[in-house]
Amino acid sequence: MTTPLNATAASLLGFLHERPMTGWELVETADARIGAFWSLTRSQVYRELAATARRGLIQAGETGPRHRRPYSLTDAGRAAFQRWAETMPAPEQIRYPLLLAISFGSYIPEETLAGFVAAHRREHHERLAAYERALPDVRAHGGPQAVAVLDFGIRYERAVLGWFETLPWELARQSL
Amino acid sequence: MTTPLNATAASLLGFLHERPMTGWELVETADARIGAFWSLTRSQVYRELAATARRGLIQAGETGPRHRRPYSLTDAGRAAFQRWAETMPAPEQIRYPLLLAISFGSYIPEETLAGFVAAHRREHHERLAAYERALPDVRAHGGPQAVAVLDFGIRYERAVLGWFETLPWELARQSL
DNA sequence: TGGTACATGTAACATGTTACATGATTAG
DNA sequence: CTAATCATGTAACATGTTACATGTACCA
Repeated sequence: MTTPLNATAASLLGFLHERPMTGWELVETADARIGAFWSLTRSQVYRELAATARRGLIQAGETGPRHRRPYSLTDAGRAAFQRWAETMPAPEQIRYPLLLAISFGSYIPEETLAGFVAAHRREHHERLAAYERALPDVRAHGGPQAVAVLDFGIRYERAVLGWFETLPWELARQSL
Repeated sequence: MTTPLNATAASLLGFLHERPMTGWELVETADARIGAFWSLTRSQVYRELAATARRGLIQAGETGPRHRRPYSLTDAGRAAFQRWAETMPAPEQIRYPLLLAISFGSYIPEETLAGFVAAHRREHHERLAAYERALPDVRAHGGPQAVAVLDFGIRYERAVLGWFETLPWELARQSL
């Protein structure tokens, strides 16, 4: 029995359904399309690509200019992806160090915490704005899946910003 | 220059501000109080405890019944925690495999995806209910920090549930 | 000709997961 | 007396991060 794909490898195979891509392109694509909820680093991609090729799920094409090495999906890769697609996705994992800081807030100076909150709030504000700017284009050129996923991001950011609003002023004095 | 604490070690030191605790108690406490946004496993806790003790940030007390080995914070540990508390928390990380499945939804059967969505929706529904049940008690006996953090969870779960509501039935099998 | 973006990869390390191994105490 | 819960730990492995090393092609 072949070991099942991990989600990271599956995401690479997912993108390769569209067309053969190089490691570089996969990093860019993944960052743009799933980076908000499934990040991967360059190192990881090249390592996973090598491992996945060794398993015969993808195969490298000819090296092009600038050492471009496009990988394409094999039939075995398509089948492995399908097996991944049949298994219930694990629950989401959230790691939010700011919430850790707030949890231990009684041991942290108020102004320090307020500064953290202010910085994070700004960041989320920007992310929401970026998502909203992207929406028309995704609606026009992306599939319903891309729209749904972007909508998740927008709702998430709005929820977080709404939460920031309600933080007791001792926790969040500075404004936007 | 001593290497700075990682957030996991910091969380253990955070709890040890309250009272000395054993690894077991730390796992339980962390799971209950920060588990929703900062999970840690038993293995990690025992390993981190050993490493943190080696650095002199905590120290083991006498082994009690059932091999209980309570750790308490040292002055160095308190100082290390304070240094951690001064550094800007990193942005949150979200890993949501369901969104991955939806992203690649055009290669996944509609009923399969619908099943995933239904299961996850149920799960989030339960989590929201649990958080809401916990709220009165936290308001009564927890600090404003605990309330803020629980409120984050509630708002997050509501946002996710709201998003589930808007997912189109046809969510799958459009392009390809 | 010099800087920037493209492009691939490795090494070392840090963090997180799963399985295994062992035993003590308590409640029924 | 026996099952559940409490309790600690290690080993092996998987995943994720950071720093390093190398070189190409384009364009201003």
